[in-house]
Amino acid sequence: MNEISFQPDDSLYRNRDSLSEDYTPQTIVGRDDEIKQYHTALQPVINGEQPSNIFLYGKTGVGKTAVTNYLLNQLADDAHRFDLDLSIISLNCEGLNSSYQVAVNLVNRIRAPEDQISKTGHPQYEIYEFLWRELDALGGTVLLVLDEVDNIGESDSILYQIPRARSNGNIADAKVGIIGISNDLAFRENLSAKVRSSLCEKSISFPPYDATELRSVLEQRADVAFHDNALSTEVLPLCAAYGAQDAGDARKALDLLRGAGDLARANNADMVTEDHVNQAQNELEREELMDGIADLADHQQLVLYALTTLEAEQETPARSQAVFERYKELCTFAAFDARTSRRVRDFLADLAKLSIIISSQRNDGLSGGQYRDHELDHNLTTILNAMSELIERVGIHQTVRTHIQNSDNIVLSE
DNA sequence: TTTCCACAGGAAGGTACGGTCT
DNA sequence: AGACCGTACCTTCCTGTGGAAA
Repeated sequence: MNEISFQPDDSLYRNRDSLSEDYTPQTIVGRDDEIKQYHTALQPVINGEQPSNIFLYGKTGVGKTAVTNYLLNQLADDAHRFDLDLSIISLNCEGLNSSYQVAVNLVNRIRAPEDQISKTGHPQYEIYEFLWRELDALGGTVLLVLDEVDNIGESDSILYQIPRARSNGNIADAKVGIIGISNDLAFRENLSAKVRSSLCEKSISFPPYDATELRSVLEQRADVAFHDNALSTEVLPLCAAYGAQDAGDARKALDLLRGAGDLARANNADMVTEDHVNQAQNELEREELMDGIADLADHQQLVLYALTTLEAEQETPARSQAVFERYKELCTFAAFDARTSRRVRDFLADLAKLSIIISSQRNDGLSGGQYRDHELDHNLTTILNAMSELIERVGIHQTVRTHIQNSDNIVLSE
């Protein structure tokens, strides 16, 4: 008979949620300069003047979003206190790769759920018309917070249109300011000249946290999250070290700490230890890879599969050409239409960008010329597991068959 | 110093798709 | 129904490139 029941377990955690990404702490640690600049840049808002456009630059997990939430909460409170009409519209631009899509999403964000517009079909100018109308209807001061705005890439016309909307007579009642948040430090340089001149932005750059700052951040959160003495002494420094390795990424460090806490809880440990952190680190890395691979389209996975079979034969590092040949074989085998070699080179570049494979440029000069070498950046078994769905569909290639048979932790079925 | 290999990867254009508007 | 819209995904074509060999 199964006897299973749930019971609350709060032996380690006091408040686990305070380690999550969307938790805004009471105070922000280690970002004093940035907060000061940001505060100054927001001053016109509270004066009821035309707001400045503000751009934040910095790698992931360096506090851009956290500081923004913290300051804008405060700003909204104070605006209320001084009877100012302030609207804050936030939009995460992840997955939106054009100004058009950003504009559509902004309109929908402002409009009521029953009044949404579709994401395609409208001409560009019409979308902007919708947007101007919605912004004017809001009136007062409107701050548009565009998180991860670098996703729009080259198509940056919205950043040109919004600052000019008022002088072009498209908007009469609202004072609109943009707050752009970018993970890509080069984004600013890549903006078109037209955009750069009309934005007149205040830019604030967020440097990576150093190990000390990272530790203060972790300590602050851990105080809220865990009971006293729930962490052994080396846990926070170790999380901070991993985070510092990852370009001063506080979010990674916090995820890691939570992962370690969860592991300790699952094991009924009375303390989180160094081991839990290391285990959690492996676990997170693996999860990230699995998710990355699962999101790939069929042909991208086939290219990866091709490289995987080459690796199983110890034929790596392999040239793009060799990968392409094996990929074509697999396509025939699986009755897929093969893409061209040019396209496969794009796929390989994508895989390298996702850190699934390592590609390096080689040059053998007059006898060999220039080419690229590719190899897996991860354990063969892990990658095969992550691709199991595709492999089951197209069949197991003979070169990995032995490997699969010799390996007891591959979940593939024939 | 010059030559030249073998690709890398940019540019441009085609096609199909899910949508709107009249 | 048919013109039109923006975009994802491909192909075709072609110029660029770094360094070993001559």
